[in-house]
Amino acid sequence: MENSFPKRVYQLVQRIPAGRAATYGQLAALAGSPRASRIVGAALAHAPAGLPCHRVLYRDGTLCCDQAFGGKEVQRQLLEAEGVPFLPDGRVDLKHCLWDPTEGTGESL
DNA sequence: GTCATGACGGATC
DNA sequence: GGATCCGCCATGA
Repeated sequence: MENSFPKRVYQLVQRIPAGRAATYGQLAALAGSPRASRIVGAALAHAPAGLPCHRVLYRDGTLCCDQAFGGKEVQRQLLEAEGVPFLPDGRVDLKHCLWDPTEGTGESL
């Protein structure tokens, strides 16, 4: 299949549930290249509408630049609206909202 | 086929 | 602890 790298990234981003957040490196690893974190960002830059790319953050939980899908403020509002905890530092609390790829792959609760 | 770039990540100063 | 630099990997010209 021509499931190119960015193509996999789109699939992964769509699998991120509300109230959770993932990092570029994480998506890159799930896509097959743990070092291609920048490729993930480049892919999201080309990502079509409907993709919850606002759930993708930096390793530290910081939001990307303003050029991202509209603005950091918008991203923060969207995440807060989904239940993502924010730190007083202005970052996302990845410690408590980091997306677990096993949640939806087949974990039997 | 090769060169340069890019929404990152980690190491170093 | 914060800022800066380099490295990595896939895509585009």
